[in-house]
Amino acid sequence: MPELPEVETVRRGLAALVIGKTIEKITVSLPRIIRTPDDVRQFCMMLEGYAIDAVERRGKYLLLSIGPHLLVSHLRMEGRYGFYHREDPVEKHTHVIFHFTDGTELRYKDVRQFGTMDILPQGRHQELPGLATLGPEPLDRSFTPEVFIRALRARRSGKIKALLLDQSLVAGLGNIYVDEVLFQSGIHPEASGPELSDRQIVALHRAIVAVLTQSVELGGSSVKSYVNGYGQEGGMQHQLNVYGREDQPCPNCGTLIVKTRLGGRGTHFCPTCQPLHD
DNA sequence: TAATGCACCTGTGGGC
DNA sequence: TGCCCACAGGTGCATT
Repeated sequence: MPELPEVETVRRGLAALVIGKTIEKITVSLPRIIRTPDDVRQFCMMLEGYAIDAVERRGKYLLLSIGPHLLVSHLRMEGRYGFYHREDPVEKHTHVIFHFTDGTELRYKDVRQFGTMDILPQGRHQELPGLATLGPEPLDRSFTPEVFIRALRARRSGKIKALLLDQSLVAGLGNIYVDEVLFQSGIHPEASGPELSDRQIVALHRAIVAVLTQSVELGGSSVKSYVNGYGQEGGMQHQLNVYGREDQPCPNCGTLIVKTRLGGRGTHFCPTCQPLHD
């Protein structure tokens, strides 16, 4: 499940592999992936003949600068990019292929078909609703404890787990890393976000930056199907303290990790290290 | 206005 | 062995 570290790892891989390559042709075998423009033929025509100039990231979105256009790609649950040569067999669940003029190909695979691609004019990414409302980048210098305290206090209510999953509060966190940062900061997932103390929010801020930084350095977590542009797994899954560790001892105190459902999401925490009330 | 529930999807694993 | 069902979860939309 690609979250910020996984998308950043994909971005770095793609930047090294496809920048400067010219798109000769695009094959779309699952039109549902293409959201805008409506017409898949138009999508292809808008990008064919142009080179990929840059690969950037905002939250969990990949932003590819292609001529006058910005291709916005969201991997959702299991989307992945792979770099191939023309003669390589096309694997199952490959939905979009960017054929380059040098015989190489960038292929988009997505078993669950949840991923999306949108084309926007360069510099007008605010026209895509999900992108326009993103909160601050957690690994940017501008994301300070003070900024985070203000943003959290501005919410009138809400459990902290749900708030951290809200991309307009802070961009890039998903279910796995939310569970991890709450564990690291000793906060119960059902605690009220706006009612956290300054000390708790500062601890949470520190945990968000630390966990995401470590995960980016390790190439993300391969909890299910995630691999980077080279087909390699990340290393962060070996560092997870609570996610996927139901009924296993907490690394801090030995209490068994509990799994519940919160807001429809599997939620893992240590009931001793993360008490609901101090 | 905010919280909640559901749909979108397919592979996997457990139970029978 | 095969079938059925629950589950996994990011996002957008509908409902409460």
